[in-house]
Amino acid sequence: MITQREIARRARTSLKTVSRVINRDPLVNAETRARIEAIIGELGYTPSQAARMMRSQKSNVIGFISDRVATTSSSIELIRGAQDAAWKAGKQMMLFNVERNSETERHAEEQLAAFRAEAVIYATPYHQSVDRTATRIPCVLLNCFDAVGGYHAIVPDDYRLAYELTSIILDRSYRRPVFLNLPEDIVAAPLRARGFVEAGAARGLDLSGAVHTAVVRDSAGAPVFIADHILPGLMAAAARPDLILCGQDMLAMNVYFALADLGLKVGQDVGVASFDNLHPIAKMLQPGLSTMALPYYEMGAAAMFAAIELDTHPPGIVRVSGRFVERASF
Amino acid sequence: MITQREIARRARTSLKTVSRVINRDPLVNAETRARIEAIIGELGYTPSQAARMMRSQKSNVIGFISDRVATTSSSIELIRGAQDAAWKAGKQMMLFNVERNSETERHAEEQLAAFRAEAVIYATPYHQSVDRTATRIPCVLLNCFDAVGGYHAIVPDDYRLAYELTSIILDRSYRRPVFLNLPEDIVAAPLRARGFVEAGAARGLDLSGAVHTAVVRDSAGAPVFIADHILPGLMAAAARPDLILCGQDMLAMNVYFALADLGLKVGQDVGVASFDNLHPIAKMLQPGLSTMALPYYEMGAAAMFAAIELDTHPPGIVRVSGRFVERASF
DNA sequence: CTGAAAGCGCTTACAG
DNA sequence: CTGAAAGCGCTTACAG
Repeated sequence: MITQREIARRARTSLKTVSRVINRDPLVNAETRARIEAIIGELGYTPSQAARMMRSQKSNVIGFISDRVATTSSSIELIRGAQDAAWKAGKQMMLFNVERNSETERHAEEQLAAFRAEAVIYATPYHQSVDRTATRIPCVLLNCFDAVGGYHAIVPDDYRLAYELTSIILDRSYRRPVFLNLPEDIVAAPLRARGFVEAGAARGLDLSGAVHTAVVRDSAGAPVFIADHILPGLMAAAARPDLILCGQDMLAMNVYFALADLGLKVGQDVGVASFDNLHPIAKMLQPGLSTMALPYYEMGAAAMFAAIELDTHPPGIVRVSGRFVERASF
Repeated sequence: MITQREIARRARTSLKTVSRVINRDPLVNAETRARIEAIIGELGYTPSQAARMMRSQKSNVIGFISDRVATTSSSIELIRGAQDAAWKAGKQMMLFNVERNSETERHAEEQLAAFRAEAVIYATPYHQSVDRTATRIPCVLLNCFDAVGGYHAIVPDDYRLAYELTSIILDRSYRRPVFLNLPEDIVAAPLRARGFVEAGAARGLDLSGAVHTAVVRDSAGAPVFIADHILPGLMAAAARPDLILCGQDMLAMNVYFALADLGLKVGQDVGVASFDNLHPIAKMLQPGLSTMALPYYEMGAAAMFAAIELDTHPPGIVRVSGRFVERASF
């Protein structure tokens, strides 16, 4: 393995001067610099990160612990955003996909401690509360928050997401929307219900009776979509809903099939709106699903920047808003 | 920061003995060991990975360069499989999501060189040919292969996947299947077409006229599904197809909508089969899509094991078979 | 079973 | 503008 000492020998100069060239110290004679750079290029030399870390007492490593994030395509964007931000900042991101409170999580924390990571981003696949107590490494929470507080956290502003989406819906003259919501123990569910109802109230509409839970759990805790059970009754009413707002795009897909079974055409007989912009479902549905996208990429990037500048900012929760993606479902 | 020297001082022993305890060297007095372990636990000490790498001249790092793999949910499994295998082998996997031949790829290679990675896995989001020449680090190709050869490569056995799926279809008495295939420049397409036709021939059926390309590209190169253009003609024929085999699950979704437009019920009027088992689409379609799953998790794990034992095995292409996931679409 | 010495490949701190 | 010395925190190689 080539070292700076070897390069110095070949360039007939000292180890230290080679180090200066590599670290872009301007105080090097131009000719000497050129000679050294030529040799480095020729030999394909790259300085040892391990030696640098050790001597400089700086790892430049930021950890990213993802609680099963890497299994849904939208939350992958959290990782991409963080990775790109790390690159721009000259940091090395180390990713660990774990299951919460399992051995995998302990392993990740240990590896990050061994690498002397400067900070850690802890991400969850959907907005939820977590309980982080026993970590040695400073932490930024992403898509989750700690009930006790005291952490930096970046989460979607679910209330606002629902308020804005409902406003768009009502501005298009829909007057009898129903909201097929996620289970109430999901953090987003009550926040969105409130946004939905308050956006209605702001336009003189009472939507408080128009919120239904359309996702339940099976015995294993896996989500089961029951739009096909709920919609027949709802759509048979005298004042039939003119739009179905869905708690997530997967539920919207379930709604598409349920409406087809009822002989109703999405976008014509009844509007459908949703949250997520889940790739590739939102686009592949026919008609394409108009939905509120969460800016996962930007959230990941924001978390990385927060992690890098952790000590210079006071902790707090940042709520990010979304972007309406218009297709053809309402 | 705590060091082994500090622990040795507190335990009234030498640095070397502490090192022995940490590295599970059995030649340590039990009492001394207990004393040292107690102090380590108390202080929450973790040995510096940087120092270990440097002194032992062994990084224990395996790189994973993914060419946009981290954007489709099925190929995420490649990453999970590799990560878990690395963990089991006591290796540290370093992941880089890149775009091929871009600056991001060069950055990844440089970082991995700086960390003195022992090997690299290069993964693509679907089976394809790549051109890898200028790398210093030994490499395993995952879901791709090098036309020139000389690399370890792990790829799906597309011919066999199609042969087996077609055999299942024909064994269920379908007699007029059509294959809506991917574009011909996709590596999998001709292999699967051959598997389809040969499985038919093995049962005395000539399927050579039953293969159609149902995915084209727009001006930007993005895939466009055209089942809705192809199916009306096909389904109007006197000898109407009794099953549509789709080149991928997203195309199958397109087919579901096209068949609905024609007033045909999937699973009753006509069967649908596919390749991928794409999460969550295959499961969310109604009826659920019966499809040939690619074992991405296992492929990722196999690539990691190959990367770890790179020099002890001769290079070659490993073709992996799939697993039929039965739902209700045929 | 234990330990003193050397050294991995760099950067730091200092002296010219 | 340049360089000699020290040392980051470990493991290796060796000697008891």
